[in-house]
Amino acid sequence: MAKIIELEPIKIEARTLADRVSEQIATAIVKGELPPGYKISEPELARQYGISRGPLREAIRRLEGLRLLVRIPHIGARVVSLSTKELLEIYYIREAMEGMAARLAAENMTDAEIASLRQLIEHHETSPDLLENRSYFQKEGDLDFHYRIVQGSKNTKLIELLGGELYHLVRMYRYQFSAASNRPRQALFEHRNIVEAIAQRDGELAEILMRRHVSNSRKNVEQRLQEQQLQESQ
Amino acid sequence: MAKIIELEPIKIEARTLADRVSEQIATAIVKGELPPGYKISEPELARQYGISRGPLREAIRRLEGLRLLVRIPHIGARVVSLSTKELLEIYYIREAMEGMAARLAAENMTDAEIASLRQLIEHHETSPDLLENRSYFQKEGDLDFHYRIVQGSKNTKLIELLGGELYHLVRMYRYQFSAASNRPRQALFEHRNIVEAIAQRDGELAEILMRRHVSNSRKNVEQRLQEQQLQESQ
DNA sequence: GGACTGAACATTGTCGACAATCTGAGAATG
DNA sequence: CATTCTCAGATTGTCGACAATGTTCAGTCC
Repeated sequence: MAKIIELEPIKIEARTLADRVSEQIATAIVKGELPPGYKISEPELARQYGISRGPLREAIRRLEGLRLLVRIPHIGARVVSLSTKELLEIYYIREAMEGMAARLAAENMTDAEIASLRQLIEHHETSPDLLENRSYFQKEGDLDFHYRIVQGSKNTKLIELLGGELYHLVRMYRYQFSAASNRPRQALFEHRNIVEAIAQRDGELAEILMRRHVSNSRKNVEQRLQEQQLQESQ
Repeated sequence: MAKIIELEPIKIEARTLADRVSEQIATAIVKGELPPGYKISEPELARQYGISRGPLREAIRRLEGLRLLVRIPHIGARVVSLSTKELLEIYYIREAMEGMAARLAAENMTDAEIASLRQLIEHHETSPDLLENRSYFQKEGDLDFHYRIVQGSKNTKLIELLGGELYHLVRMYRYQFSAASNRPRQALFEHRNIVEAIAQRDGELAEILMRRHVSNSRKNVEQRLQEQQLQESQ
């Protein structure tokens, strides 16, 4: 009998300085440690991370490609600053892409994945502190749900796009405005329905429900932004 | 009365070596001059463009962010090689995003833009060599149409995503497989209908028609790929 | 003959120095 | 007093050299 060789997982450790630093900077941006509009000082950041400017500049170029930094030649790089307009624009994109993700997930998720997803929802529903203390659901639970459906689409390009730059921006916004759903019951209800549509392998319905869900989130944010503006102008 | 100052357009000329080279490499990749899977040799490319490895490496990092290159630490960068699976994945993403673009275009395009778009279609329809010699329509006319609708959405993030990395990949594929629509009449007809829906400001219909249009293209490509595979296996 | 070893070579990663450009404070000018 | 000019300081852009890692291929051993 042939002996089964357990392959070493590809050693991810062997990464270059630029790779590690670009990742660190990305998290720092998402968490707001590097606030939007912040001017990147190459010498300072290089000193801070203990590397030279070479790899740091490569990291900056990469983050520029991921649209987390905006660079102007001979002037410098700044952390992107999302206008509310752009924030809402992202919701429209998510509506389209996550809708498609839900449709594909209904076709391609395994039964085990669906079961696990159901479990996640049930966990959310029965978690005692949930409906009062909304922090977990707001911060990560919601993202977790969406992330799993995107993964379930099995469309690698879609996963890259949504899981990469777009979600960076969404998460950045959440930290930045410390704003998340103030309608957790409703959102949870919508999540449940989406999962059921997927479980029934009804891609068309799953897409419609997901689009409504994202659209509702957008309207919610839109409304809160308006209220905020009103308050500020007083 | 305050005098209106016409601002100089920001001088794009003042770009850095890395910026220019990354753009040149991007075009080279899209046009197939750097074929998929091609191993990037830093010394050779640097010599070729007459720059040192520093800026070149920055350019590589940027292209990595735009997903035109795949890099493995300590080994090197290669031009992305689209599998047919990934090609079809991109069609699903386009179906969702361009559908949304059409919906938004119906809401946001100016009358002038719509008129111009109509003119484009009419030009395609009446162009004498069109239906026989399909090259123009295949190569640029179709892209032009889609590009204008994406622009018409007025959603800058959507424009960035579709106009940037995604279209690079699509155009790359067209050069690569030298494959374009072999159903120009049908495609043109669908274009016409989409424009009319936009002209009537019927976003919902525009979205449906655009989604069908992209979906039909996908099915067409899918079928041709199958035929090609059959032929090769003989 | 085929598989392993290891040393030479080539390539990628990192660094520090220098050149080009921008910024801002203060002097000169009206 | 406001505006423009100038120049020094700081920052970004570029380069060439060196270190670290991968690759290749001749030589050796089984």
